[in-house]
Amino acid sequence: MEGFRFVNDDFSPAVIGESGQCFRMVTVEEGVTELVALGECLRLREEEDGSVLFSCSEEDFNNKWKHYFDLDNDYEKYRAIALPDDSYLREAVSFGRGIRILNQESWEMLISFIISQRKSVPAIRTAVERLSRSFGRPFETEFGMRYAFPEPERLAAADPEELAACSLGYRVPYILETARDVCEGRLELTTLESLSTEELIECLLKEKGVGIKVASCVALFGYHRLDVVPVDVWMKRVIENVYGGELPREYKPYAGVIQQYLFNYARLKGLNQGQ
DNA sequence: TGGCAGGCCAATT
DNA sequence: AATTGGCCTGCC
Repeated sequence: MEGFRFVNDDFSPAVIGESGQCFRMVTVEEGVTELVALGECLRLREEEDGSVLFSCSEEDFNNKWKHYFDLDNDYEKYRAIALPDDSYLREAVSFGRGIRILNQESWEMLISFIISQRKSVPAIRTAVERLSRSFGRPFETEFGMRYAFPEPERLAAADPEELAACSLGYRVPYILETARDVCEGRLELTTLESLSTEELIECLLKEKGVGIKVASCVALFGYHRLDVVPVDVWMKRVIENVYGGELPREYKPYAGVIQQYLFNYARLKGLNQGQ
């Protein structure tokens, strides 16, 4: 694989792909992760020395992927927020070294997290992939045909039965309505960028199928609001069992980042099924 | 092999 | 304002 080599041992595509914030990153072989995003397909190879080889030019890396993976940010400063006596978080940030909060597209996040309700991560991946295959723009890559995430116009005009065939179940009307709201200007995703976090979440909550958990995920992963903490069953367990009902105030400004480390650790290691 | 999954809605108190 | 049943269906 040819491309641009990025030297930074605090960036791991494999860890990010399993961290539950994106659904189109897959490991294709040992140490190689593939991603479909921004209408393109990208592969990343993690080298022994901690560097990552991007299957793109240096120019493309600097123009978009660097920002997409939040590589301008120093995550050491987020990990340093961990309080000295918070051994659980210290363990979690060490375990999750290489995590980044990606700058993903708000539209894709909104639809993906509407789909996510009452689904496991593998099931979400399946559904998003089917949706992209059915309604997304196909494009040729050196690895074969890939499918961009569908545009709002395409989903707004979709046949409900064809949507249902993507394992969307009772979420079909939610997706259709949201797509139509975006197409017909009732929901302006770009305009929302200028709103405060509180107003942003308030607007997202107006959509059917969007509750506080989904709205929080969209704010954090689609609008990069790093202070937002999506509380799902895993975070609920952590907040209850480890923090006695509330995260320390000190974590507030970057609680979303802290959350990502805690969530990742709890789900993949710490509190996994009854051990 | 049935339960359960990274919730939300609507009806009911 | 808070509680509860029902919902589609893939995955372990």
